[in-house]
Amino acid sequence: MILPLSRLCYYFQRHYKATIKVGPNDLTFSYSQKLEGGSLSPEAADDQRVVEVKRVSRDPDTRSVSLLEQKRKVVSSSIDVPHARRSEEEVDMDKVTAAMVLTSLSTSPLVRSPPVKVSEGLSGSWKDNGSAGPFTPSSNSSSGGYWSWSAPSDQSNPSTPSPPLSADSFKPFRVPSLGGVGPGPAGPEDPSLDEQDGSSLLFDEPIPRKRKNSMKVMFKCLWKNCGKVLSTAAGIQRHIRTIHLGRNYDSDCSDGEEDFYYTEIKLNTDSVADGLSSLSPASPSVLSPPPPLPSPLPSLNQPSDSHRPQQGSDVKEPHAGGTTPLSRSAPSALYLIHTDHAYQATAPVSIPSSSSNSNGSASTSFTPTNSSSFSISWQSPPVTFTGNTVSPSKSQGFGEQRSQTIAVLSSPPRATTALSRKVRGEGKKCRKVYGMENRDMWCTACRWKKACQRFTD
DNA sequence: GTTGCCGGGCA
DNA sequence: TGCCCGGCAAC
Repeated sequence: MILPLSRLCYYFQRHYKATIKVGPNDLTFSYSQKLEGGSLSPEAADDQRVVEVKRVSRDPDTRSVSLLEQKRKVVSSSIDVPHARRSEEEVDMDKVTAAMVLTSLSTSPLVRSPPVKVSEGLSGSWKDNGSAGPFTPSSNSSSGGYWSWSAPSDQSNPSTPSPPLSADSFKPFRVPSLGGVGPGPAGPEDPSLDEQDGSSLLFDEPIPRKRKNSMKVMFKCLWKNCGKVLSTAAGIQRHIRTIHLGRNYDSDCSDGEEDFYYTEIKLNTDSVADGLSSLSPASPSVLSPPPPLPSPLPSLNQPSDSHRPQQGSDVKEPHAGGTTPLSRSAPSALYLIHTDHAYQATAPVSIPSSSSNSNGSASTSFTPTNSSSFSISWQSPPVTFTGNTVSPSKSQGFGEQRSQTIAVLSSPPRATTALSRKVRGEGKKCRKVYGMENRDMWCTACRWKKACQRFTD
């Protein structure tokens, strides 16, 4: 998740009274309760002095301030974002972010801290640069107990382009833009590096958290009439960059503008078994259901990145902006119902490629993979399936049993029948047909005292 | 009692 | 994952 740095800082300030000091060759984080008026360690006192200098005097002779100015100049010259977003504190955020990285590594307030994600470029730069990165030796500013970026301040930013901005859009700008300052490594902007889950690069917490809470993070494009959802920040950034901003994919001078055009959504995959979550990036109960009619409304988009990032994010988008990637492999996710026993399902049903409800996306329609056939388990987890299902007439062999299954899925699980088990089948079963003496002729399911596989009702 | 099959244990 | 079985509920 991309947490606005302001919120992050606020959080740390609030809960940890943390002191973060960017030194010449190191970065120090301490918990010294640096409250105003309190007694401070010499180091913290020094921090405070620096901060005070920065805040009060703005003396151009102050080293930290001058460096700050210099840095800001570099940033503003290479980043083309609305000026309203640039403030002194924001420029300084890189350092603070680095401190956050350290903090998360050393303390990992995993339980309390909100999910944090530093932009890949930033974290990667820190990782690679070590102390010799953009943080030059003279960088000696601190933002200990005084950092005061608050989320409301950035939310009140009115001068934004058409895509709606969320608080999450307040993100640290990419360090590569500051490349002129330090001997930055070749590529935090490298797509391959971006492909890694940036949140796990340094911040270990999001991944365990996600797993722990069964949360899956997706990134949704906020561009008007788009709403594309991808599973990686890199993918969505690339999408925005190429589709909406009209820039080259490999243009490495990312100014971070695309950060403003996507937001992050959390998908609770709790109710879906792991097997399903591995196949589907999103639970249909969280995301918008497929539209009943082919409509390019943005909110009706489906998760389209059910494959690996390089696939989902590299999908060539033949149509820009308004067209929705409606059927891009999403149906497989939508219609995949977890089954834990193969025999519990009848013959696999291949879902017709979802071009059936989207006439404009034939080229990007779901390509049948091995996951195109799916099984439905009677024990399917509580998947609230409210979208329009595949019409039985369109799915070959969608028999009565399957319709019943869909009906069950459409409603609260087992709520309608109030039965904890499947209604007993009325047809002949292996046991009845072959008898106990021919038990070896039974279907395996019958042999295992499972729902008969051969004579389904 | 018989039958279907869910849930869980075991290798 | 495949195999098996206890036990429950419908019949």
